Amino acid sequence: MLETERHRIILSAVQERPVVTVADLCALTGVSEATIRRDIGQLHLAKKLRRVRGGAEAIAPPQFVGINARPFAVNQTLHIAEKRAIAQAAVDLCEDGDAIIINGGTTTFQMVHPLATKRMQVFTNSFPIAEHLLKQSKNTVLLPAGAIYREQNIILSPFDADGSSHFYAKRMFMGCRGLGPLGLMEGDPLLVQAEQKLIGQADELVVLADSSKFHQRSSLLLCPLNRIHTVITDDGIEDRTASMLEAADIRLIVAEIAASDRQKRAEE
Amino acid sequence: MLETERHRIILSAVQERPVVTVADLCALTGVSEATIRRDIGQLHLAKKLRRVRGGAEAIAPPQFVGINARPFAVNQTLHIAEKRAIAQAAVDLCEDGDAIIINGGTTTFQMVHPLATKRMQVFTNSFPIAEHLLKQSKNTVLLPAGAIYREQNIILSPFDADGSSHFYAKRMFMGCRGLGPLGLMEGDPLLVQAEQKLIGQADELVVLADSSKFHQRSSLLLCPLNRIHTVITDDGIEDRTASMLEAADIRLIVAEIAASDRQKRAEE
DNA sequence: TCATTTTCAATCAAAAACGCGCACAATGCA
DNA sequence: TGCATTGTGCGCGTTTTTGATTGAAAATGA
Repeated sequence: MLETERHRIILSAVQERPVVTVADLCALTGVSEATIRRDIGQLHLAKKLRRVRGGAEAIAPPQFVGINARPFAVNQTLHIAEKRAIAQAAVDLCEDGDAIIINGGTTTFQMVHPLATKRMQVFTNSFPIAEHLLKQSKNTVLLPAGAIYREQNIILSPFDADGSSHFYAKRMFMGCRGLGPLGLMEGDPLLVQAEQKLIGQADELVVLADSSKFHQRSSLLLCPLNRIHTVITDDGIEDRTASMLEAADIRLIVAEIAASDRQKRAEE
Repeated sequence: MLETERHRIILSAVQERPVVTVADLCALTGVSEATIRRDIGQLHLAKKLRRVRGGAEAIAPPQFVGINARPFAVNQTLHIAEKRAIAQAAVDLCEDGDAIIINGGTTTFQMVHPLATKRMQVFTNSFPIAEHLLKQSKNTVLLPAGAIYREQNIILSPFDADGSSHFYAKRMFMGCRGLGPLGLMEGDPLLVQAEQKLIGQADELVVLADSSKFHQRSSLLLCPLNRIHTVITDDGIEDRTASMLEAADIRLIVAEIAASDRQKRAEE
């Protein structure tokens, strides 16, 4: 058993399980405890894992920081004022009783707050959105089948056939990574899959994109512009971008940022 | 039991309820009160929870207000010691990597704590179970499609075709309203629907039923006894009931109630 | 208020985990 | 082949953790 081989096994085991004991690793590699301890020591110094008494654990256990804190804490604060205003404008399009689809994302997540007082039928592939609406509102919440992907925080079925096929809605709301002349772009292949399953289940496709999104580019083209019916953005949008959207026959809604949020935007 | 493993379980338990007692955590982890106190002290210093007299509480006061005053809460405390022991025994049947199905219910919910340190594939129609496992463990979590029913706290599709058809598991764990010579009985038609969708997706059907369930009757018969492979219960089970189960060729597992929890049972 | 019960903190002994040194085997290099 | 280097396992003393005990402190109830 080579040293690097062991290291690979140890790292693999640590990733898989929340914790591994020294004895576990002995059994797994067939070497003595002393060697395992030495290995753990090395890997600890190399910051590949955290050494704990009795064994080792993965560095930065996800449940204590990432997911649990706030959904997508990183992106959450970026352009928050714009996102909030855009989300508000999006919810303003709806009324009680409507059936809508909300695709997961940090922008669309902001819709949960204005939705708290509504009573609608909300289909979403976002676990945090579902959780929030369930706890904080009286909306009917519907989910697609699938596995919960922790990083993206969405529910996605590995099977094409599964999913949302029975749910049709008046509108589908989605965010994106970028929005350009070519169409809607997304950064994560998983998100592309999730979104493509949902597009077509609604009469109207509404894209929520703060004005910074018009300068973002990505390699994954989700759909062309003409699939989009409505874009909601903030007043940072440039005239030529607005022209481009109008040329594609897209309804453009420019959301007013709440006065109390203006300072926040300035701070960024 | 590794220290970090304990910490995980403690945090898991603290999330679920507003407060957990030292005795609760003893029962859950199988260590002494002194150790639990030390652990709580550490986690308190690390600001992972708040130490209170008699136990610990979550650091972030639960945000859910009136709405999610879960119907769970009522049943949650009933026969809690038995349920916990039974759930522990259920999880003991599993090992990392297994694919299992967990049907929603208060008994099965208790499985989340021992599951906190596992790494399995868990398919569940229970939103609270999914939520907890997502936040507190590294298990893969899979969901069926459907609407979230608030009262029962489960996800159920109004369409027969939808659902879990692609997920097969080694074992399915479920609770019930009652268990008698006729078979498995449930109290809520919605639960019957949900459970019938899942039965048959697993090699082995494991029923978690504390001994009080053997005296419950209900009008809704879910399935006959011969569909059940294993029953896990507590030592309150009567001999003639045990005989009945064995006559039906059911494996019977009697879970040991943790010593520190015995008093609780006496109180009820 | 006081007695009783419950919970907590301190202490200590046993057990487990750890680190160190050394011997030995394996490997690489001249 | 001879030699150096590295990796590995074992023994033993040290450190850490754990559970039981005991007395103090806090809560409870009359």
